[in-house]
Amino acid sequence: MALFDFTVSAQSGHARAASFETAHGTAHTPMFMPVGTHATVKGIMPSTLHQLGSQVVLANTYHLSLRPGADLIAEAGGLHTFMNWDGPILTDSGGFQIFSLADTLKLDPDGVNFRSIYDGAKIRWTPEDNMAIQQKLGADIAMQLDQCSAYPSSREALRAAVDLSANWARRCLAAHTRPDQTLFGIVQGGMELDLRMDSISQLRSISDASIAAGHKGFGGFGIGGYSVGEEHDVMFETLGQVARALPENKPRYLMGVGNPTTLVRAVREGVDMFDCVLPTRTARMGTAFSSTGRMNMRNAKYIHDFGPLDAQCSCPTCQGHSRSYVRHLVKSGEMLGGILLSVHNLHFLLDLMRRAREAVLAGQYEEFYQAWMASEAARDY
RNA sequence: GGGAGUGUGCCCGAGUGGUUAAAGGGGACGGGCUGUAAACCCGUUAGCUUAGCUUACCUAGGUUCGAAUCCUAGCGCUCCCA
Repeated sequence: MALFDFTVSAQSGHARAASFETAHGTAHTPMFMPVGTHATVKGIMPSTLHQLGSQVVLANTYHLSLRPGADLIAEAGGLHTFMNWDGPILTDSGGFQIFSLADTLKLDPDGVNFRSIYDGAKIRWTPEDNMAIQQKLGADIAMQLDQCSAYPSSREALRAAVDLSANWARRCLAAHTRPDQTLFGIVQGGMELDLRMDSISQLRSISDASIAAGHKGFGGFGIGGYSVGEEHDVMFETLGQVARALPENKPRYLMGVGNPTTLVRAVREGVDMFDCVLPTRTARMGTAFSSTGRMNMRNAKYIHDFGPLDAQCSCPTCQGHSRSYVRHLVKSGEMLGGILLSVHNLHFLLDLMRRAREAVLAGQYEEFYQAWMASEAARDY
């Protein structure tokens, strides 16, 4: 297998089971990717990530470039060495920060001016600057700099974001030269199908032109701009068509989505990869995922509950730690509470995607989907 | 024995005569979290027959149109002197 080859080994309906080659191992899809913004999945040791079956881990270009700085990470030998994670890493470009930190920045056709949230420093990024930083960080997968639109946005605003993102996609691809790293383009267009299709069409022609010129094109495609505040069902009005309009021989990555039911539904629409802070953030805030739904571990009803978080769970947390104990830790503000819940929640999503993959490989994704949707958990997510 | 101080809601604590059922913390209870400015944020927290009423700032009296706030006595606690 050549580096960054994406091989679909089975399909069940639109759901796919595939393998993606990186310099740090083969990733198997469908997969959930834990988010480690500051070069750490908060509270989780790399050895635990391995134990849980994590494949790709995210890190963030915006945050790491400001602190500790891309040069320092390069000096350390790159992100893998710096954070002691020998599996694949994906760096998000900072496109999401253009959405989430909109107050601190100003976009123009050529790039973005922003102020560091850490020390107020004025920073200027062109797409080329962003690529230079991501190549220094040295993740296996880099994301193009894009503009993630808020919801709702006007058609004109979405149109502009699609065009800006496509323009930046072209520039990022042209500026990207690191051979052991691949670059993903990102689809935008909000909830408007025609804009999504136009975004895809622009990305495909950019990628095709790159390949025609003897370069490598995009290694995969991010589907951005969803899960920005819309109702869950709104995304599914367009997601399937968006996913399937992307090349079949490249991974499709639905960015920022981590709701269990949404994952199960999106895989059915042909999505391969997901990332989300939801399992780890909600864990630190006291929420546990389970086969019977979400549990707020702060609730008094768990005081005398000495059973595991989820009777069906085989994660390290559920081996010997009771709901009562976890509740106590969370209520006491003990860091172990957030750690145990993060381990558990990550396991939940990683395992969910493992089972989804097995179902696809068995040609039974629809059965898997139906079983999930009929489950007690589905009602809660 | 003498002197000084103090007593507020589950806890700590602000408040020195009138928009005070009583600031602010904490705790408790509940909710939220989707390419992480998040071990964070937001509610509720005397009772009732809830556009209102009742009971409330150690206890009992008193002053006043009006008292958590002023006065008297008692009780409790703290510190200093003997």
